[in-house]
Amino acid sequence: MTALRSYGDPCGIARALDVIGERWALLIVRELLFGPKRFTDLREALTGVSPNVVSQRLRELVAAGVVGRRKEGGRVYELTPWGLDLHPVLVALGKWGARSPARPKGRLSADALMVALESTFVPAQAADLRATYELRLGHRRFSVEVDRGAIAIGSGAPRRPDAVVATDPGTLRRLVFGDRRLAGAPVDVRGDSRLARRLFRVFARPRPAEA
Amino acid sequence: MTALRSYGDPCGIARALDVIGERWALLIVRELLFGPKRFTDLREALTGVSPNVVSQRLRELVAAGVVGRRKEGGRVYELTPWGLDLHPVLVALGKWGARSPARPKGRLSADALMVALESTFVPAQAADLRATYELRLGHRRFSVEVDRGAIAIGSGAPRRPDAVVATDPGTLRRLVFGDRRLAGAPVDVRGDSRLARRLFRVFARPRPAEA
DNA sequence: CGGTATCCAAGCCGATACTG
DNA sequence: CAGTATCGGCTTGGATACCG
Repeated sequence: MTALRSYGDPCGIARALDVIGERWALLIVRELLFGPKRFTDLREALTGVSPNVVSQRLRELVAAGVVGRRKEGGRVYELTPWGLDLHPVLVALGKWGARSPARPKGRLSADALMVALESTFVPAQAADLRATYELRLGHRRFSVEVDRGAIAIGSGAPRRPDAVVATDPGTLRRLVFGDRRLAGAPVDVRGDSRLARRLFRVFARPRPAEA
Repeated sequence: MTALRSYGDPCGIARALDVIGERWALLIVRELLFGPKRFTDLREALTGVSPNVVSQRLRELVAAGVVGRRKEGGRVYELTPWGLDLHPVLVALGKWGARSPARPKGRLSADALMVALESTFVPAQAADLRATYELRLGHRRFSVEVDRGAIAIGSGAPRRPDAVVATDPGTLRRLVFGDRRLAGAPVDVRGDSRLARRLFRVFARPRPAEA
């Protein structure tokens, strides 16, 4: 029952930080960007966080109007419209952070990877591409629509994907940001595999800012 | 000599937070957006922060490559190119935070106000406006250039401003976001006062997200 | 001016245990 | 499944005092 501490600063940035500046808060928001999740899903996506802390952050975010709770076969948490407006902010922040010289090793959550794709999408590299993809990462399904310079990622499988890529976040990450060879990778590609390979090239590998 | 704690998450957002997620860090960046500052300037702009914390944050930000230190008649801190790339992120975050239902009362720093202007600028409301302003807030000088749908704010006075507005941050804030009457306000307007008044109308008053 | 030293309180981590 | 309760240990933040 902690009263959340405020900067007491009327600036918009400070007020934003009053709401989403506490530790783990923004990562919880990240995990909710593409759809509702349960408490347990959040816990396992955010490795190393105590249930205690998740619980408190959720309470604060709900109180602030960023997150809502619903009952849908158990409780689920989801972003409010205002919370959803953090999406572009997180994409921009992720784009900036991807250039950090520090590179922690660890697992990437499926949702974090999706934000990373949005952050690194290069419109010019997709100027002549128009395709719909289904990404399967574990039990999660995402739709990725590339439409000549624009990208839209949503949760849930698209109706008629041109290609389906099934793998795990780590492998997809490598295929997009690292070594792009498909051979031998634990990936299952169906549909138009040329288009699938094309997808891996519309994202830029972030270049670290020089120290 | 604290090793900064990391989320240990390779996601760009988490890596960004590793660098600028600690308390006060982003507000220090905000204060440096429009130019270098001294330790003491930072202390007084950020009301309620201990010198202790400013010192530690600066050390961390310097170590991370966000801030640089120079000697220029005393030490000054300034954003590195990478740090400067946080500018659009902060503008977006400020835009979001300005809609928070919570409204702390307190003083607005001059730099915070400048970011607020950028955050709330409405291109459509300036479609037919082209003017250069000088804003004087205490001893600080800023240039504001509005060029038909675009705004650019810089520190330091412009060469040939169309209008000069001298006041304090609180008053300017009211003139822009609140009651726009000039009468009786502690403001000194010189040059084209019609253009000056016009400036107050190219920004939107943020509407709070419904709780 | 530009910080460091010290101390205290609060918060987070991590584990574990427990409940509706 | 979805959390709350509690506890120890440690880390941070906040306040004040102080020093080159």
